[in-house]
Amino acid sequence: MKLSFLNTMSRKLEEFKPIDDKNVRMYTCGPTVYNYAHIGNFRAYIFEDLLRRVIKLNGYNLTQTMNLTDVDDKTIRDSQAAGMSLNDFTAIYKKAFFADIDTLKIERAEHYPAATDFIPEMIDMIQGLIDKGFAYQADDKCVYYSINKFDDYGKLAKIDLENQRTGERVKSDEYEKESVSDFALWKAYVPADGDVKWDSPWGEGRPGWHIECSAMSKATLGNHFDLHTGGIDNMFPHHEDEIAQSEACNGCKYVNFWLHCAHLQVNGKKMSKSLGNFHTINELLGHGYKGEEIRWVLIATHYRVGLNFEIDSSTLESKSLQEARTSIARINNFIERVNDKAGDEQSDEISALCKTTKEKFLNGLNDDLNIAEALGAMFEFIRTVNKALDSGSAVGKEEVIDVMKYIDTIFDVMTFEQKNDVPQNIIDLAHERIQARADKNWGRADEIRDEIAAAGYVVEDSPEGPKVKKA
RNA sequence: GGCACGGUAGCCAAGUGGUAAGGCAAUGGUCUGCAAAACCAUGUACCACCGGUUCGAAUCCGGUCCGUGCCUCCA
Repeated sequence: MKLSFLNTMSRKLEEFKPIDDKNVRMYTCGPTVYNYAHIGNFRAYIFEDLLRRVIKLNGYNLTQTMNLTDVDDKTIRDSQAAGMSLNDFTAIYKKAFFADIDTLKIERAEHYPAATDFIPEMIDMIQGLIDKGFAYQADDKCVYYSINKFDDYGKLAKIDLENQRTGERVKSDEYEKESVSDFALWKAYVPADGDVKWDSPWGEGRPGWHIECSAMSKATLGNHFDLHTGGIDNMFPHHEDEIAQSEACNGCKYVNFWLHCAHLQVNGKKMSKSLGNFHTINELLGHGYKGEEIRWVLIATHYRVGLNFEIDSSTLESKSLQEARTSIARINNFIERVNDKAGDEQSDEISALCKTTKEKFLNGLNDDLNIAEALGAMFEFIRTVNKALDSGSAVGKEEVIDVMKYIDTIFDVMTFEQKNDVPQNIIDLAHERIQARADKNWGRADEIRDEIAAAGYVVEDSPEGPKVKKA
């Protein structure tokens, strides 16, 4: 099927057609760099990585922008607490973010604009909104967006402001805004901001959060682009506010497709500091889990469904990651088996299967990133080829491996080249064991197997002889 | 109160009108000196509940119950 997405704006499945023929432009909301990102944050970035790879697999050129929010209440607050300048402080977490991205094999976007590098663009945009009558400066010197001026406000989140419950967090009497729902475009400087401030036509201060994405998407992708994504929590108010700002300022439609991914939960509960169930990538790596395994857990559940990450938060034993390890091992074992047993001859049946597997795989992904369909196609392929290998019928290595490589352009967890990094002393032991077995000295053979195991390797006997691998 | 998203075998999870993909676990088998690993085989799931539409519904409509998220700066 043709590439299609469930568009949040229409709540319907829509065929994807880029604005500019083969060139796709996508904006993905990135991290606020005030702390190490947690596994829940990365669910969104993995979803965006999947989206990115599927778009490319369909033959499009892609330009992706992911912003780095490096100035806001939290970055200011925590940099002060750390006794560091804002830049030095956020630099730590920017660096950590990119390290984590690499660990999870998330492809790099084309642009990573940092908010502090685009202040003039934001100021221009705010001025534009004031000039057009969509924004005003209040008595508190802050500049606000007047949502009553934008007729379509609420169209994305389907929010009807009349029916909203005013939360505890909004105390209307503290505000000097025309309407409680108006949001800040420019926040006037207050002493608590320390030395974090920029000059503007409205006095010193700093930008609001929403204007950052409107200005940076405009600067890197233009006024009207194809896709905009983020976590479901960003839908309202963040994305709603971006639409209001950009469409009012630029006078044209902002984004064609909006995609939102659901939250990750830990053991069925929302992540929260008080439950202590925040987990970072480094923490999981430290417990021996691999980036590929984390990637698998995050990618293998459909993006619009809640993902339940199972882990014992005190011991870090994770059922989810164990299952990922099993799945990846099954796939890599298959590749190894094909490399060992398949030949040059290919049967018509397997050749046809290779073709239909690729089609089913792509069809699944094109149907709003239906990863379960795609996985089903892959596992059926593995099972059928395994059966052919067992029965001794012709299986062409090259074509089968080619299918797996095609699939791995999406998953990026497979191993095609076996690296033999077994140290010499272990290899020597393995040879000694071969001799012991030839002599039917089973006691010594088992002893050597234990020694090898103690060194962190496993020896597996197969019809082709013993294999030694890292445990 | 408003707006969303879910409830399919022990667990995870596809499937949106023609009586249910796939994975994990479990059980049996092949291989093996023994093991491990690997591979193969085996699953009729009252598709949350009630009513309706239809020749026919997990799938459409109405209602009920349960779970989750958002409702102003949390991916």
